[in-house]
Amino acid sequence: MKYEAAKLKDISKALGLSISTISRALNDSYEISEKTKKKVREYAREINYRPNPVAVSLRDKRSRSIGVIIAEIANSFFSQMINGVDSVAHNRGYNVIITQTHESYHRELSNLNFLASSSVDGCLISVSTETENFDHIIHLHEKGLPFVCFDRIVEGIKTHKVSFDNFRGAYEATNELLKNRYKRIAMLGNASHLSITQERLEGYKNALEDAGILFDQSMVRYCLHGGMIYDEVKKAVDELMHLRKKPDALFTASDKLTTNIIRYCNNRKIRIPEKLGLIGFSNLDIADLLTPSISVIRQPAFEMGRSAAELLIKLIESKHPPVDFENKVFPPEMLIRQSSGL
Amino acid sequence: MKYEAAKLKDISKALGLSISTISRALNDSYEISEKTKKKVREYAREINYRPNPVAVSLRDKRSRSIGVIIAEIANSFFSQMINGVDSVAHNRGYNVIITQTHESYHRELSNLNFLASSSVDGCLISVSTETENFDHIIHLHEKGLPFVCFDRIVEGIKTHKVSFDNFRGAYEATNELLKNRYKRIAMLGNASHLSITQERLEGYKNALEDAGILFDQSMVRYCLHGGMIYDEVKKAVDELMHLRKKPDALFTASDKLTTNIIRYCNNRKIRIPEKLGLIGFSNLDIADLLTPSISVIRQPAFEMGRSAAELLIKLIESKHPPVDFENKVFPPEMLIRQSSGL
DNA sequence: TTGTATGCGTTATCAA
DNA sequence: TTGATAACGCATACAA
Repeated sequence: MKYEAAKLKDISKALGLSISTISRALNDSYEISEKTKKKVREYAREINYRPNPVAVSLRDKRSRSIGVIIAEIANSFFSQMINGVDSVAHNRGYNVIITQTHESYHRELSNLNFLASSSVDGCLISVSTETENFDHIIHLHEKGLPFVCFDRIVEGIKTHKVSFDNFRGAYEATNELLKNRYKRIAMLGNASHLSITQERLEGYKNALEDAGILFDQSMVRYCLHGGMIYDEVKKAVDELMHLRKKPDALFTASDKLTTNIIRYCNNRKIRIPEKLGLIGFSNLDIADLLTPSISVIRQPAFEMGRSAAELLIKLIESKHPPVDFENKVFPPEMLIRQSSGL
Repeated sequence: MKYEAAKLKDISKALGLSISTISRALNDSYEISEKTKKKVREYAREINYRPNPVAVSLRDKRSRSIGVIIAEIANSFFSQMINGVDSVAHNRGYNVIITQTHESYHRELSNLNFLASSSVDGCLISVSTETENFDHIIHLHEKGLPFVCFDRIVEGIKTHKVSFDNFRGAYEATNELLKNRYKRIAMLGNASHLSITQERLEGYKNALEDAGILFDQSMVRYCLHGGMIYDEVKKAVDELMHLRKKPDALFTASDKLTTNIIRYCNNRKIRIPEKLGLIGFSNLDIADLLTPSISVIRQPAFEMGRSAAELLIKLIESKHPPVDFENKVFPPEMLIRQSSGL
């Protein structure tokens, strides 16, 4: 026995009225008498009738669902951001389909095709670290599929963007370390071609510059997988630690980098903040429980998700293509704790 | 300009063949000549044709999507479990729609209605802590909507279940504390009516009993929101700590309870494990980075998700209702670290 | 080997 | 005020 939801035909048969009358009655059409409406509505409630969304989608050529492409659900930033998306989408009657790239370009491509062919009405996307070519996105966008980029921004696409003030976050983080008299501050970044990595690098550079410290390329290392793979992080830090002029502090430019650095220091018995000052991007809600407690740059992930979803739905529901595009930039929340200073 | 995917009619017009010929050619029907097939396939690839899944759903009365109802995405156990679901679902060509209850019965109800009316082919559900009455689930199940229960099991529903050996996890956890000579072990549990809470309570009780320790009801406290709300946890532990015979160790029976207890002890400057031994359920992948490192009972969330998704898809795709139902019980993984012993 | 007609559930247009 | 019909895109039974 397969699940069969109630349909118009059922009501039609039961009440001896035509299907179109039922449809109009339920849609509160002015052409239908109050008496009929009442009768229809009552019976509909009784058998728990709901319009079949698949049929409505086919007819309306819209599915009332939006696709989300992110790197990883099991990441505090993304899961909080999804909560934000979820909260507005469900309020507005949209379905959310979440897909993960696990930072793979290949998976991003197939997820995007999957979503496009699933007739989502629009897409929220934060590109994978591996993605260097955005043609697949731009192509679909030009064909009329609404997109909103968030977090990791796609260059060359004319649409709304929800981003984070990476420059300021990195600047203030680096500055915090400088204030606490660290002298040789290294940076560990995500894949270097990502917009967010470049912006964070600039913030880091500028803070050093403003403090009169010469920027040293060898103090910067990148992890293509954004810190997901411990060995990659280990290799990068090992290199830094074997420099003739070792760093005395570290600025980590992603969530997973931050936690994996802590793991590294634990393994190597490197004392934070005495031997190595640390401040990094993180949305983990237990960063305060680590010893030492970790100073972090927190991104307002929930609000970013809300905002991105709102913009996307606005895009989807607008009759005409918008003339100009918003670029919402969210400010960092600095949570200064023990790891960044003595 | 709205996004319009290629359809059969486009190919039909371009090649001067009927729609049904195109359809059959693409479905590799024996009735179509190789020459035609080739021509059709080539053109289809060229314009990147993909069958419109909405039309297919309407016709086939199946949407190739499954619904997932969980408490919270931003929870390590659930996000890992979703990864498991995701990995099999996408392999089998199923769409995953995730909804969160935030532990509210009301939201569970509306999510379930939403999913059912969205024509999902089946549902994976872990009920909210608030849910004490399962009629909404049983009702839909009886009407033929396939369900698989996981983690928090629904009683009175005849279907596959994917669960965790809560008894053993709790038993071994309590036992670990006993081995380390803690004498007064308290338990902090999730909502008391949940199956998992009862099972964990039994494991805890039995371990005490086997050690010849009298079970004391006042040493057990429940948090209706599963530890989500700090103040609720605080209140519960405060009560325990003001008992005449205070506990010297604590077994926490959920992820969020474990982290919030650590927060409590930090705030109150209660030293773990000296003043209070601690072991708890947790799937956080940085439990080893806390100081002291936290001993945990880990649930194989990813595998549970995989398993649940496989069972659900099997249910969906089987012609006949299964004669008997599987009850997959996953064993605990005990990660003994510093918090549970001196 | 290919084309025509039908139905999936809904709503809008036209007719009565 | 209500009913019949067409259309959304696809797959299939039936015709040719």
